[in-house]
Amino acid sequence: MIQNLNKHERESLHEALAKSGQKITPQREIVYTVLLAQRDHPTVDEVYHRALETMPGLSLATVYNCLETFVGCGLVRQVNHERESTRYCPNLAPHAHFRDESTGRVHDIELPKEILDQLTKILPANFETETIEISFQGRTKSSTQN
Amino acid sequence: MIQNLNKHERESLHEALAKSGQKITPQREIVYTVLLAQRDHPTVDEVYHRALETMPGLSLATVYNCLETFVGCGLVRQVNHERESTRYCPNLAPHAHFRDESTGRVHDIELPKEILDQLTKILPANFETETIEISFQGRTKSSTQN
DNA sequence: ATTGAGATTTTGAATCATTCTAAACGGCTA
DNA sequence: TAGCCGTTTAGAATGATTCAAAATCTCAAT
Ligand SMILES: [Mn+2]
Ligand SMILES: [Mn+2]
Ligand SMILES: [Zn+2]
Ligand SMILES: [Zn+2]
Repeated sequence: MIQNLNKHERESLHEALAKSGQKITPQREIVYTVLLAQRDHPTVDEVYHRALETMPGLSLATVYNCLETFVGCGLVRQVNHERESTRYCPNLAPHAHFRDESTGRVHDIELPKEILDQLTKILPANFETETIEISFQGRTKSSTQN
Repeated sequence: MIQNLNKHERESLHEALAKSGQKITPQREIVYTVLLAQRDHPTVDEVYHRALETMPGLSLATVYNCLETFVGCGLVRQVNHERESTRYCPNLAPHAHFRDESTGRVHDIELPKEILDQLTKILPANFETETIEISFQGRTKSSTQN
């Protein structure tokens, strides 16, 4: 069910790990593969269960470890909504998140650079931003449920 | 140390509770008073300890209950950053939050209506927004630490 | 003013995502 | 082959939040 990483994806992974002095392991490859295979912002537990199908002995703690490593490398972003379990997103482009309250699903929303620029302008002069998070919450209303 | 509610504030509280069919209690008045007294986005535990000084028998569960009630009424907003304890904010104007990583403090950032409008425009047509959360993360760099 | 139904508060236990600990493992180098 | 050091693993610990059940309070109706 889960495809392997393509050349470019494998390269991103290896490069990011190498850059921060960490090793390539089968667990890390599988966890990253799972994230890329289905970009639905899975929780740790969801990643864990998907990865188990490929690597039956994998432990939950390792999934926590791998994801934390990826976040540290800048390979993956954490996505939080309210007090729910943390979700993970391998989309590195600047984007916002829309969380559909009726399905629980989280969608990526492309974020024009223009808006990001405007946002940093509303801050007092001495506030230096490192990250900005924008999250929408609502419902999708089309008849053909996406 | 903690002032009482003024006429307007007491009215907001009573009105919001009445509107959603809930009762006025001393605990609710004190918790709301604590929130208005120091607008630093306290956690439940911080609210609890501040309120204890006025009402020694108060229980932590009640503080959770009161704050949940206020959020349900629309009197107060929850503010989440990463996986930290939830914080509470009685500022009902549309605003973003800036979290200073060096001090842990959370500041309100006024949010021009213009930007909110632009933000809703980046969503696909069938996405109906109920709430938007914008949070900055970074540091304040002035010599006179604010 | 009194009463009673229903809401609220309280205590302590339960939940559950996440983190921690310590032991086992694995690849690499000397 | 032996040692090094980062990684993985299982299980315990943590900590914010929620829950359950009994005691108490509030307020509308009398
Ligand atoms: Mn939030
Ligand atoms: Mn976040
Ligand atoms: Zn995303
Ligand atoms: Zn605020």
